[in-house]
Amino acid sequence: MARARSIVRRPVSGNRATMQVPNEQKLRQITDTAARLFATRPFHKVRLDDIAAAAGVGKGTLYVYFDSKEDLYFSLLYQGFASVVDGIKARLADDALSSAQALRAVITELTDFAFRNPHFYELMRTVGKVSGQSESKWNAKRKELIEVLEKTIRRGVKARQLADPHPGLTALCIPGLVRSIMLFGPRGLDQKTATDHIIRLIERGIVPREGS
Amino acid sequence: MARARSIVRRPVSGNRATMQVPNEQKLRQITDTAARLFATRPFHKVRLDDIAAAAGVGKGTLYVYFDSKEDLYFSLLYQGFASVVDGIKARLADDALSSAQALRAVITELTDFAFRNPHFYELMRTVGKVSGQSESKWNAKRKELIEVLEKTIRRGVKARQLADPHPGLTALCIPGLVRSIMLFGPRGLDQKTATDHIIRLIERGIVPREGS
Amino acid sequence: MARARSIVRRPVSGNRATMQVPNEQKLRQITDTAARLFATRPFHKVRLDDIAAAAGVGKGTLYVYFDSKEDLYFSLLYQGFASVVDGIKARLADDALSSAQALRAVITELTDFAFRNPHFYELMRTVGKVSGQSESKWNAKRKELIEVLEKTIRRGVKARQLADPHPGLTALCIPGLVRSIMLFGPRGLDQKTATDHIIRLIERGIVPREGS
Amino acid sequence: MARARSIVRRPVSGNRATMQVPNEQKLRQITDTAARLFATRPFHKVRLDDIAAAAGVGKGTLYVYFDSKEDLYFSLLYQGFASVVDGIKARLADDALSSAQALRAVITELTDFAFRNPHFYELMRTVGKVSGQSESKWNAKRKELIEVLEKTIRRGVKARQLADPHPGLTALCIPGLVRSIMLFGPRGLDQKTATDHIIRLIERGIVPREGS
DNA sequence: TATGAATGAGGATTCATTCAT
DNA sequence: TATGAATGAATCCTCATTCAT
Repeated sequence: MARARSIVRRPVSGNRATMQVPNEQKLRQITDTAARLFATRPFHKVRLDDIAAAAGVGKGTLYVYFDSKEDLYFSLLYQGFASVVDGIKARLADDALSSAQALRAVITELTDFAFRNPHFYELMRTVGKVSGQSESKWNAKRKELIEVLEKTIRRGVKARQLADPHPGLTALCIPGLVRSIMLFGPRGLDQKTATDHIIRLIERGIVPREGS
Repeated sequence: MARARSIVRRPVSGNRATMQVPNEQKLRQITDTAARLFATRPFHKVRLDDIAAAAGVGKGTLYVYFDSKEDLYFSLLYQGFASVVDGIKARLADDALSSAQALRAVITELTDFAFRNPHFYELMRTVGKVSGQSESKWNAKRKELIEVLEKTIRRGVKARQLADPHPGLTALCIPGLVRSIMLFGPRGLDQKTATDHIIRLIERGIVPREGS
Repeated sequence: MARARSIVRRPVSGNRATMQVPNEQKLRQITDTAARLFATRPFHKVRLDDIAAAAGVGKGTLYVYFDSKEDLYFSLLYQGFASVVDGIKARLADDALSSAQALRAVITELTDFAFRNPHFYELMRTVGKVSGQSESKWNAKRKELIEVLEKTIRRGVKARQLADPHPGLTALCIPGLVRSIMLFGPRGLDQKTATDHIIRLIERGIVPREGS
Repeated sequence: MARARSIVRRPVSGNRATMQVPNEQKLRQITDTAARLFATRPFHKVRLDDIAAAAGVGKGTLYVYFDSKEDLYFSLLYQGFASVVDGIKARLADDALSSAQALRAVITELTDFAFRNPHFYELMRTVGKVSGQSESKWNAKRKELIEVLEKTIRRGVKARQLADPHPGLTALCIPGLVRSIMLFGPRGLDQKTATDHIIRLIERGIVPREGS
């Protein structure tokens, strides 16, 4: 059975249409098209025929790159999600940041990704609901994210830079805030406003400080 | 997980084409079962056969109470959601509450509902992804919730009891926080802890106040 | 999952089209049609659409009675084969028969069945080649047949009525003779000729006896 | 089971459109592998991908040597079968043999081939069931075999060396006996025992002769 | 000649929906 | 009203075949 191969294969060296590359471009076409369609309609309303047609490839070609409809779907999601989480972990590995700075960095990273991948949160809405097999991979990755957030908050609490009786709960709230804003925020909301608002909310809440 | 107590209240008027429901208990069996199954598996993996069998009724019987699979699904969601929103609006109609008290009341109402209907947020994950037709009803109801929240925050800001540069964004963040905690919170999380944490987060954030 | 139910269900009591009988007649239509088509074309050239259409039922109906195409196919074969074997075993249970008479009875039973089910041997040609799961059931039944034949021959040998150095080999040759004649015999070959020839072959071979 | 030694001889003339075979070893790899796979699984369960992979050649290469899957399949069968039949005819052309000796020779030839090509009868099980086009070639060849057998028996009957009221039926029974023994005979059955038993059965049957 | 990525017609299977009882 | 046998449109997936390299 063909495995869904990682999107980035053979760091192709420049020449596009010269020799036979087991076709990174075609995979891209499929991935992008699929992401668009799955974000528009629910899983069961997206036909592989549509994806193939819209991607300009044959129906069977989808099965060259993915094992099944679900595999395709989850590859889309996991791929994107894993890349943010890994990026965030890499960023936080740098201990030079204060915990507050680190949180800002995470939130920025998340909104940045969200704005660069407008369909992503729409896709995410159904995760965990299609295939039990891939779900664990997902949960593991989400757990990674939450854990790194929690660790950061705990670090801040220990250093008296943050005050939080339940860092674990707060940690899992942060992605939720990003999600809310991305899914339901007003059309045309700009990235900076969104990011700043989330940071402000997390940091200060909405009850006015005495001195301000 | 606690059992899903009924999300739906009664097929009051209007919804089922103003027909009186033939057998209220049978309807209950169906809706309860369906809520459980839809919360467990994604829409397209729940067969009407399964629902009918698990509910102990004939397949055809489902069509006595609902027009279609989608109708059943959305009835579950919408009725539950509408009931909370309407409850909240009723509560906030009482202007005696300060805006902060009002927000606490809303959050309490939301978590209360969430704890009473543990499957609800799982069901919600796919809303808007199944049928475009019913989506507008949904969005309208959510908009009602957001608006009442926003109005409350604005009232607080105007009265200098709250400080929020974007009440609209904050408003839509609140249900997101509830959702995050409900979907991803630790098993066994109790209602009071969840509610208090969300209220605290919204009110104060996690940066320590000088005086405290 | 629906199980292929035994052909004879509910010994229906007479009235044909009166009340709802989970439909023995429909099953018959399907079975007969399928037998005809599978005998005409190889397995992979018979489409379920064809069977359904020819049987005058809906495509989905096939799946009410059978789990899969293979299940349908093997049900046809096994059903027929098991009935002959069981018939033969019942017949041989009567020990009154001499072993030679018993062999004649078996051969008669086999050719009788073959003439009554002209498609059967065509169907049988591919048995054991389609589904490994059902194969054991098949082999078991064939083994029953061979064993009862072998036992009969051994009985005759012991009683000096038969002479056979390898009753086991002879036993498995007998169904082979029937098959050859049925599959490749001249068109219009009558049952008596076929039966008699096989009996004669088994009993006397083709080298003339001294006295005859 | 012994390994299938090659059923095919060489793609002599005529068959492959009189083109000379590009690479004889590659052809061998393909035919041997294909024979093994087709003997193991039914036609529709053997994929050309499997054959190509198992044979260690590219999928496209199969089409260098064969026109289609069916062509490959029937080439395997037909070539093997034709070679036995032609061998038998050549052998019987020598009229020096008595008809009984001739029959023994035929049976020996058939079992000899069967033992050298253990997969052959498995393959044969589905002949005539895959493609109507090639079937006539097959039937023609089988008819040749039967005819030569029948002619031999008739010769023996005429010479009073044999007694057979239906030489045509007996003729077609002989390959059936070989088949039965080869397909269903006990594991480890040796060639001599098999051959002798078939000869004995055909010649004498199992009713004891008076004098013996 | 040899290859294997790409193809898409073909077919098995599912399951929401209907309707006779 | 309640049922579940029957239906067939819808769709995923397979795999023989092609063809550019």
